[in-house]
Amino acid sequence: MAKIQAIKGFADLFADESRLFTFLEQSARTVFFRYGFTELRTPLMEYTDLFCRSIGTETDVVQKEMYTFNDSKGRSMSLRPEATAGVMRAYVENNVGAKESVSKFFTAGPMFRHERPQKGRMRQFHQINCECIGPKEPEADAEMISMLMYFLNYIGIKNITLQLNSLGCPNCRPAYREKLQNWLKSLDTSVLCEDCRRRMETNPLRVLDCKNPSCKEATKDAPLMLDHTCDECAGHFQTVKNCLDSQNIHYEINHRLVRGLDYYTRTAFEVVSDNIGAQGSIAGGGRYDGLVESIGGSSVPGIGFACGMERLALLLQAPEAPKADFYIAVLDDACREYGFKAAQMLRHGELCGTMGFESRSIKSAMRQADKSGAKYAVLIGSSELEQHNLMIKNMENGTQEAVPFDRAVSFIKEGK
RNA sequence: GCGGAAGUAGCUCAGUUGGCAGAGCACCUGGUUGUGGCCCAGGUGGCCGUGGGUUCAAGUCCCAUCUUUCGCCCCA
Repeated sequence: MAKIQAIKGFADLFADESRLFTFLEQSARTVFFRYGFTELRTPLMEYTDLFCRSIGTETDVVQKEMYTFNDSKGRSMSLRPEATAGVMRAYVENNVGAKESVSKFFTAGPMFRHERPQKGRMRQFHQINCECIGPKEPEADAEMISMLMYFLNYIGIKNITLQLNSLGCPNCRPAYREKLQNWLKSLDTSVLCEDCRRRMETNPLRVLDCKNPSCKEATKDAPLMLDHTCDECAGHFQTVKNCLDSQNIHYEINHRLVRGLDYYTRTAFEVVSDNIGAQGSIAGGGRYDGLVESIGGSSVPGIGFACGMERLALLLQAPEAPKADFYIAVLDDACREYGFKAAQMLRHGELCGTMGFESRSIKSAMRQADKSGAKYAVLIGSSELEQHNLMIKNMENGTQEAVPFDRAVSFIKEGK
């Protein structure tokens, strides 16, 4: 029989990784609760149209990377490639905006994109996601960015850079876009890569984001969004910077930071690490003032970010595994049932541990107990069975004692 | 979607010019009465990714394919 394998880009997370992911989620809860966020779990699957309307049909995510298929009634559905769209759908559908003027949600879970897997990029990957829906004020942007940096510091991420840019708004971006496009057309376009020659027409801002050295060089004197923002956008951006400065949060202005999803407006930010390989971006987000409207809600501004858990995991070590309190070893088959009862008794006494089901020689049993890492070995042979005792051995100092069955819990807990 | 690299024991990897399938670690069993780690001895464990081809003979050469991995693109 051929072995069944996991789907490419879909990973199993065993103890160490699983513990690390749990730590990340718990830390997120702790930090985000301090900022007034509540947890929202949205479905893994949505109608495809939701993603088309929120993320944008011109993006790579929607065009080439979604897991899309029809249900039995022929409706197109997709596994979520990111979290924001689903959160916004839930917000609009449940009319949350009518109940509160500011909503703060965080969510953590798997996302799906059909890309070529590589370091820090899986097809099923996991994000921690925060959305603050309602406020248009720049302090909300600053709070969101500050919270992200707080969180990253809280979990122990170091050597990262916060990059900041403003993408303008519907009042000023179209004019800038046109100016940039004309400027690009005036270049000798043969120095641009094939993709950029196409992007020039479809999405000129993306040309600035190209990593091709020749494109970077060619566009180094390109007109900048920040020089073409309207007064409102400029003031907004200035306040965001002031707030970050007041918190000693260091940032770099990155004029090439454009973001890949169409819904972003004004503030855009990204946190980059340079020691996890090519996929260096560990978190990114921005303001999305037109998003709620684009999926059929009222005109409500918002800002959010997503943080890639696999990429955080590359930068962190798993927390140490907790030590078991006991390991029960039985020395012959007649003792197995008594061993089972002992294990249950200890667990009901709030102790953690396992029983080696197979009876073994004393030497082998001790090797198993040692390997388990438990603090105490509990040995059960014929004499323990007869006298209704448990032989309990402290694995650290080697001392041991025959303890009456009923006193084993307190013996282990109090060491006597 | 496009490139590069790699698939041999549970893990990390050797394997020469084509000539008996290997090491270290791990695992198991012992080292004299019911006691772990260190040490010693022995042992289990392999369709050499898969399918074709060349050859007296293929882990080794050729073709295909799958998988993993690092990049590109894109993104978190």
